[in-house]
Amino acid sequence: MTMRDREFKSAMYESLARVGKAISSGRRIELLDLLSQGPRTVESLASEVDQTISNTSQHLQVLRRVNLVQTKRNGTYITYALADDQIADLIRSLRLMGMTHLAEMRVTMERFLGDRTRLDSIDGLELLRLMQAGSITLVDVRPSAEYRAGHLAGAISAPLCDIKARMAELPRDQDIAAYCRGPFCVMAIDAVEILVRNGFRAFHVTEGIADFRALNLAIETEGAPA
Amino acid sequence: MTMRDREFKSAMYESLARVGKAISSGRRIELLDLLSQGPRTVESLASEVDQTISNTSQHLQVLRRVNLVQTKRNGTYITYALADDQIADLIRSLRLMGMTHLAEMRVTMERFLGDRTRLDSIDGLELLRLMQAGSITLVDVRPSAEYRAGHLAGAISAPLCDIKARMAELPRDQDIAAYCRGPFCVMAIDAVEILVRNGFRAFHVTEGIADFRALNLAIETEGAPA
DNA sequence: ATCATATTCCATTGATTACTTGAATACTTG
DNA sequence: CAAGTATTCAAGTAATCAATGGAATATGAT
Repeated sequence: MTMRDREFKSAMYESLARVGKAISSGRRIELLDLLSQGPRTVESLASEVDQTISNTSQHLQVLRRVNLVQTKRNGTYITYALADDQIADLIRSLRLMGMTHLAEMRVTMERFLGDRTRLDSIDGLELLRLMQAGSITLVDVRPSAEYRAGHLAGAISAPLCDIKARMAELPRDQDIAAYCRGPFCVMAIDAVEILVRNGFRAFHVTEGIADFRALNLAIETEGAPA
Repeated sequence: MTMRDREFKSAMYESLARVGKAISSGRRIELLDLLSQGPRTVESLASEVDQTISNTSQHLQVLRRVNLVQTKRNGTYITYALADDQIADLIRSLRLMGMTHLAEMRVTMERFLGDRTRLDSIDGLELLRLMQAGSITLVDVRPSAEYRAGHLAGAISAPLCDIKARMAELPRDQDIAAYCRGPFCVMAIDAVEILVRNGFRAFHVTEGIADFRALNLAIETEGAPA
């Protein structure tokens, strides 16, 4: 191999590594995961990931430098969004890979969720099957902004924070499937516990919007396009 | 969100970041790309990527720690291989993402390959179409070990290093499609230049085995299974 | 056993990274 | 134009990482 070939290859792989570096930080992956729920401002991202605004801003800029995210000014706020749906897919395959290959992730889930995961739960594929069979109520327990940015067709918005107020709208004679951001989000689990305590027939979906998209489930958006 | 939830999320995303870290080095991505051609020993990987054995070994161990690669002892050699085909897919989507989103990669290709890429070339999909239309000769110009580890069904092995000796076996009345490791590998381009100079009708395929696998083209292996 | 070979481990170097704090910028709104 | 707010920039610190060269392991052959 010539010197020139080596230089070429090194340059190309080094470029790819820049994308790898962008997803080599837990914080940044969490940010991307949040952004796969919909666009958000720096401030709201920072408080969601429990970091300073300054630090969050710097992570976002790392992501922007490799075009994983885009910015748009909205009044005095700057809104970050994923560059395209392909990015959500990349994070999803990274997550699937981790779940299959990293035992430590299963250990962590067991340690923190333990028997809570053994409550009734289904994944996206099972959900699809149940939806086709009919007679199931879909409940989206994420904050309403994320519901508006994109939710399963037919799902009712009942954010966890005021789910008690929304219970009147939910059927007591039908199975309820609650979903949230994805497998690292406990909102659906929390919601199901509350619902079950109040006499509903409910279980949670272990996957989230990014997975539903990948499975080609119908997604609806409300209000202004992202 | 409770303290406990934050701890759980941080732990999960930090685990994912370990996989991200593994693919955050150009050298390691190059190693994974090489391994997607087939299993190899540390020594042969080191000389292929122009690094010391020691350094290569350490990179490989980083990859092994997150189960992206597996080792097997073969006599006095230790052979590294991808953990599964899913890994090759991950590298492939990383590469596709980079090619779509990073302008610098296109610039680098232009700078190093320039008008050589403007020679006749086709991608995997076009190859599929041509193969179905028939009357095309497939030539695999990678080293024979890689051919043996897996090659397109029907392809003739003609390693670049002794392609002149193999020319007698190639047809002069048919189009020849030469492929190598993938888009960062110039062997197919080199081979086509030599072939054309010698009066063959030849063009190169811009993708490699990992892409052919992803496109569900038929792959054959020879000799002992990997 | 002893030697040779392939690989890994270890200590050190210089370079990069995450996070914090405080100041600077870039907008919008009055 | 001035004031206010959201975001970014800059500098400093502690931690991590890539690469090197040499010592240590492990296996196979003599």
